[in-house]
Amino acid sequence: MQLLDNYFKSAFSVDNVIFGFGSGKLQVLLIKRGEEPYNDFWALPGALVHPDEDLDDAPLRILRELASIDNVFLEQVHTFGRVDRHPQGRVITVAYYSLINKDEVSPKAASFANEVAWHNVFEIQSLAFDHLEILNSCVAQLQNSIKIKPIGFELLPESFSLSHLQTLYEAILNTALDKRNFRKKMLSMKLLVDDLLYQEGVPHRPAKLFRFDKDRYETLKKEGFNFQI
Amino acid sequence: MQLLDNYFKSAFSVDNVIFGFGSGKLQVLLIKRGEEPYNDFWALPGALVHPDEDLDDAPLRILRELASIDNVFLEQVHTFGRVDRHPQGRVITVAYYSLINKDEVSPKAASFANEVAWHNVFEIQSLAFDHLEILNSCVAQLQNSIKIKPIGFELLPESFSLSHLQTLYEAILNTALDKRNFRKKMLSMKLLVDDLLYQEGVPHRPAKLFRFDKDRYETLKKEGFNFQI
DNA sequence: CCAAAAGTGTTATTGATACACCCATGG
DNA sequence: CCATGGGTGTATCAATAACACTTTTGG
Repeated sequence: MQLLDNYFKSAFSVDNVIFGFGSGKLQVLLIKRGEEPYNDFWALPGALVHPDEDLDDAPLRILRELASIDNVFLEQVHTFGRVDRHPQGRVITVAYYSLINKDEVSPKAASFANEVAWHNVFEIQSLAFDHLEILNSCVAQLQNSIKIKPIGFELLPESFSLSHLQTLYEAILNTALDKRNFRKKMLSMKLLVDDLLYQEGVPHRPAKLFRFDKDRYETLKKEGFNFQI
Repeated sequence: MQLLDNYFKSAFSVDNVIFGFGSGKLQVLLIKRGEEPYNDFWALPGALVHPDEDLDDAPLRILRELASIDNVFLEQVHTFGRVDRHPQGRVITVAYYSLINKDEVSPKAASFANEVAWHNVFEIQSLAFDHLEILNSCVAQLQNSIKIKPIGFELLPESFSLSHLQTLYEAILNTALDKRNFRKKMLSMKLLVDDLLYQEGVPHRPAKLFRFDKDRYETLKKEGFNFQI
C-alpha cells in the first residue's frame, strides 16, 4: 500500500490475462490476493505502470515476475476507467492478454500475491474488482483474433498434431468443429510444415506432427493473404 | 499549462477522432494548436481525464465543448503509452473515435484551440505528437467495424438514399463497391425502412429515401443475426 | 482382437462476384 | 432531347457445411 499511496489520486495500471491451454481447456493464470480489498479473492495479475516504462512493457514485466518468461505474444484489449471501479482511488487500467505455452513455465507467486494457479476460463464465477468483466472482454477478443490471426500456436508446444490444434480451437471458441473441414482449411493455408515426426507411446495410431511456419506467414501476409479459420 | 502542471509526472488523457462525411469523403475534425509544443500544428482534440469523470465521458465532453452535441456514437480504440510519446512528460492517452452527422454541428474552437476544421482523412500528411499514428489506428478500426456493425448511419442524415450510403462506405473503405451487390446485401438485411419520401429538386431521377431501423437491429442481434457488408 | 484416436473425399448448399441496360427528372 | 444519377436480375464461381468409414497403434 505504500507504493500505491505515491501513485494515488490518479494511477494507471495494467492487468494481464495470461492464457494457457491444458486438459483440453482454455485456462487463465490467476493470483490470490493477500490484502484488502478483496483479500483472498482470485484476481488478474496486474501492476502499476512505472513512470519510466512503456505501457506495453508493463504486462511483459508481470509475465517475467510471475512466470519468468520473455518474448510472449501480447495484445492490448481495452482500457477500463470508470471512476468507481477501484474502491481505494482512481485507477485506470489497461487490459492485455497474452498467450503462453504452459509446458514452458512454472508460475511462482510474486511479491504481490499469495498464490498463483491456472483456472479454467469458462468455469470462473467471480473475481476481485471488475476483473471478471476484464476477463470476459479478453476472452471475446481472443475468440475474434484466433479466427483471423494464427496466434493459437503460441499456446501449444512447437510440435503438435492437427487434433491437438483442433481441440485448442474448440476450447477457445467453446464450440465443436468438424474434423475434416478443420484440417482441410488449416492445411490449405500452407502455414504448417510437416515435422517429419510422429507421436510416440500412444495407444492408438500416432499422429503426424507439424510446426507453424511464422516466416512463411509473414511473407504471405505481405502479399495480401488473410488467415481465416 | 497551469492545469497540466497539476497532472504531470503521470497524466492520462483521451484523444477523440471525430469522423464526419462530407463532399463524398471521410473527414475528421482537427484543432489547430495555439501553444508549444507543436504550435500551429493540426492535432486531434484531446483532454485530460478529470479525477471524478468516467473515462468514457471524457471524449463525450470534448464533443460537447467542440461541437455542442450529445448522444454520439463512440468507440474506444487503443491506448498509447510509450514513455517518449509526449515531449513534456508522461502522458498515456486513450484513443476513441466518434461518428457524427456534420449537418447537425458547427464546431467552434474551444478554450484549448485556435481553430477547428474538417480535414479529408486520406489527405492528412502530418499531425502533432503521435496523432497521425492514432488517427490511422482509428481509421483502421472504423474500417473493420463498419463491415460488421451498422454504424455508418451515424454519419448520415436520418433519411438517406442507398447511393448516399454507398458513397459513404466507399469513402470509409477507400475502395469502389458494386452498386447492385451493395444494394442487394443492404436491403436483404431488412434494417432499412422505406421513408416513403423521394429526393426533391435533383436534376435526375429522384432517389428513394430510407432510414435505419435501430430497434429492429437490436431485435435481430439478440436472435443471433450478424450485420455484414 | 479390442479400444482409441488418426486420417481421408465427395456432394449440396450458400454466398460472393461480375456485369449492362432502362428509367425518371430538371434544365 | 440531353445529361445525370437511380434502379434492377442473372449466371458463374468460390467457399462452406454436412457427413462415415478405414487405418494404425498399444494393450
